[in-house]
Amino acid sequence: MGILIIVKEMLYLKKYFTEGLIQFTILLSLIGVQVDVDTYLSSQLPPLREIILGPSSAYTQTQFHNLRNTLDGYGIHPKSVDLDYFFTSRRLLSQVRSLDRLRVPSTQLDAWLVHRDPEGVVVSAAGQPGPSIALDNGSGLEDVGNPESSAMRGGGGGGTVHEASYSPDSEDSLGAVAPSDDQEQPGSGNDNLTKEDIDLIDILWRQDIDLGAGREVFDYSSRQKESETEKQPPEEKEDRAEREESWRNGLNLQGVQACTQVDGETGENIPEQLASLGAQTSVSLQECLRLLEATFPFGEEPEFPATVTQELSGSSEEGPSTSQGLIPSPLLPQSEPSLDLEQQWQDIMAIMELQDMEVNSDADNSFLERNSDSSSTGSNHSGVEAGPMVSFSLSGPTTPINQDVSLHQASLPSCSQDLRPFFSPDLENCISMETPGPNPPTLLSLSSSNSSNLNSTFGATNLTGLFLPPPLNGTSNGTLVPALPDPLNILLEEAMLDEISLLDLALEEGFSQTQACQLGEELDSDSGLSLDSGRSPASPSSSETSCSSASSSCSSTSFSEEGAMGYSTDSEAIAETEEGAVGGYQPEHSKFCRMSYQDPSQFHSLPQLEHVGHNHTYNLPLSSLGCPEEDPQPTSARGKRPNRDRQQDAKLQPQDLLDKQATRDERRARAMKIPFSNDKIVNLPVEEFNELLAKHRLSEAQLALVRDIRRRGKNKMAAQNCRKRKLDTILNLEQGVDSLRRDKARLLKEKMEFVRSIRQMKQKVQGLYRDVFAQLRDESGQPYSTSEKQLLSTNVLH
DNA sequence: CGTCTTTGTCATACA
DNA sequence: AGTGTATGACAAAGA
Repeated sequence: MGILIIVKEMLYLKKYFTEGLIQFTILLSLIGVQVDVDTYLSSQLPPLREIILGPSSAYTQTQFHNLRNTLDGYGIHPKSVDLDYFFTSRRLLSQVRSLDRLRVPSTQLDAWLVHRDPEGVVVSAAGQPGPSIALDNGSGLEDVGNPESSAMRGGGGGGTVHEASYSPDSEDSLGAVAPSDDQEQPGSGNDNLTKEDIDLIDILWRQDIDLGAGREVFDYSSRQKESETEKQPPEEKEDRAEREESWRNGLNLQGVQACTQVDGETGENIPEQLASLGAQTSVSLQECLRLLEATFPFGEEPEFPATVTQELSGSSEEGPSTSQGLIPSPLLPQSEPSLDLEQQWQDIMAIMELQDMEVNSDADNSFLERNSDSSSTGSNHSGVEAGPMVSFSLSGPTTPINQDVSLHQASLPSCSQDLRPFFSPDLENCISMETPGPNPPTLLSLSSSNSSNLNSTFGATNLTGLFLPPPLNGTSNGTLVPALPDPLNILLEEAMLDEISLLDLALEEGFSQTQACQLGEELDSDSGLSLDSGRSPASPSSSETSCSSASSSCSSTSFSEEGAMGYSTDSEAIAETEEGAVGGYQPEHSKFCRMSYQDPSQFHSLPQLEHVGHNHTYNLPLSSLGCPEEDPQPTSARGKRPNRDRQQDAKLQPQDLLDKQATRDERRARAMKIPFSNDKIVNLPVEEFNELLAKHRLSEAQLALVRDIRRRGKNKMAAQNCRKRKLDTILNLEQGVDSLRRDKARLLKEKMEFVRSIRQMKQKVQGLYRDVFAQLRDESGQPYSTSEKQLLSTNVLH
């Protein structure tokens, strides 16, 4: 089936990933959420692959201009300057995309069976270890892959796990309890999240990993997986358990640990919850899965956010999961020491947000507290507390949960510890009353215990980090400290919000700038290169034409030369006017003229560029005068002269003034008695230029000078263009940065929204679980006790 | 007087 | 090979 295929496809991605995904998918399917694995794989695979396997290509250069385009792409080299931002953006973007696939289905629970295991083994249907919730992808995956993580509880090995396994085999087998090697019990616990969620989480985390997260995680998971598949020997189990424990301790993520059991037949470590599912349940998970699959074929693309949001909007905002996030996720980033700090931070922020949200919702929280009290094992509570007790009315048709579920054969694990956390007070109450779960089908309220289960389930997904607060997870590991204390979380969240707000501000502020820049750039978009080149030739030509005629007549006048100077002073202007060679050229406007010369319109809009708009007036005067060469004045002086000096210059002899104002080349040309203007020299096309030279019989020295003047003149323009381009580039980069920042802010907001939606979904699922459990009956038709329900829920969720 | 900016120029590489 | 362009570096002029 699809699952099998998926599994195969994803092998190279890392087993843990596959397992986790599959497990989630299955759980989701059970819940009624449609998961589109194919879409996921196709769309997300590349990125995931790259993340996991490493970037396929690294660019040595950061292509700033392409950053935006490549945001969703993967072309930027990890070491590029903007990596930080890039990855963040990309990650967020991926998240958003992933969420798109989420879809809130009409929830349907066909069958859940839990059966009390005579041996006291806890059997969980889809289990999520109440406790074990993967915090980060890597870890989550690991957890999935590693049953040991759940091993903490040592439940009896007897329980057989039934997972609706993703394994191909499982498909065919209906209720069969037979444990398959493929079963990924541990992970299954986390399946409550929709595949989308999982995807999202995975993506995010993988990106984190990409950013620097150690590969160890992956390796670890893979190793575990291998060991699992191989039916690890008991010793290995222990080893793994130890490793895992150490790992969790280090990370504090363990929050959710699945109780692992050893499969009696295979000897595999199986999460207790999962293990419990099994054999004895009247309805096997596999069967349920099959039914679900039939009902919800994979491949359909779920529409997520909108739907979910809408559906959920109606539902109560879940009970605040107690201190913690809803779901402790095994996948939490923290699990990986090497994870990128930024990602962790962001994730933490997200988590914090969730927590806050949860905190706000008080309604169902009471639950958790009660549960914690009831729980025999404090360690387990974390999960309970975390779980948001929310009752939500499922959208639309009441959630179709089969109330017929026969619990006869559900085996309840003996792990009382775990149970408590999972059962919500409500459930407990119900149980104590021994009344069949009277929960209205439509309204499903999950007990805190359920929440914990859910949490664990969700935890499997990468989202867990977002949803679950660390504290919840500590099923067996009460000692483990929640990775993020609430205060810290709050701070983090605030920081995140601040960041967002700042970003927004930046956006708005930057926006004007950016827009201005863009506008300016757009205006002179072609200016980059063409601006000067295009313009200068054209405008000069006009001047030249006018001048050329004059030049011939004026050639004798020494004055004309002055006017030729690129930066004519007032005196020059006067002189020119006197001569009439320059016509309307006004020295006073020299500055203005310089700017206008290049078509000021191109720069006016862009203040930053204004200074760039140098005008190469050096030709202008010449052309205007048309008769440069006349006097061989000393060329010592620099071409330009300040306006201040102009008045003084005006007092000077005209020639002196002209010389002072003339550019070096102009002076040289005059000195050499070049018969035409520098403007012509510089701007005439090669052919015309050659003709001009041919027309005037020039000496070698004159020819050399003319060629140098032409070369320098062109180079000057080139330099100006070059500078302008540089400036444009800088401006573009700035604009790009602003744009990226805006995108980041937007994505962060979206992320927050998605997280909320996911949380709501989770709550919904919890409600479903609770409802189902409430209706469970043992062989004698009696409702299960709270503890039993907790166990069941734990197992199932796991 | 020192610093920064602007501009021109040179040298060099490339097309 | 000649021409034009691009660009880093340098220096002069000016603010």
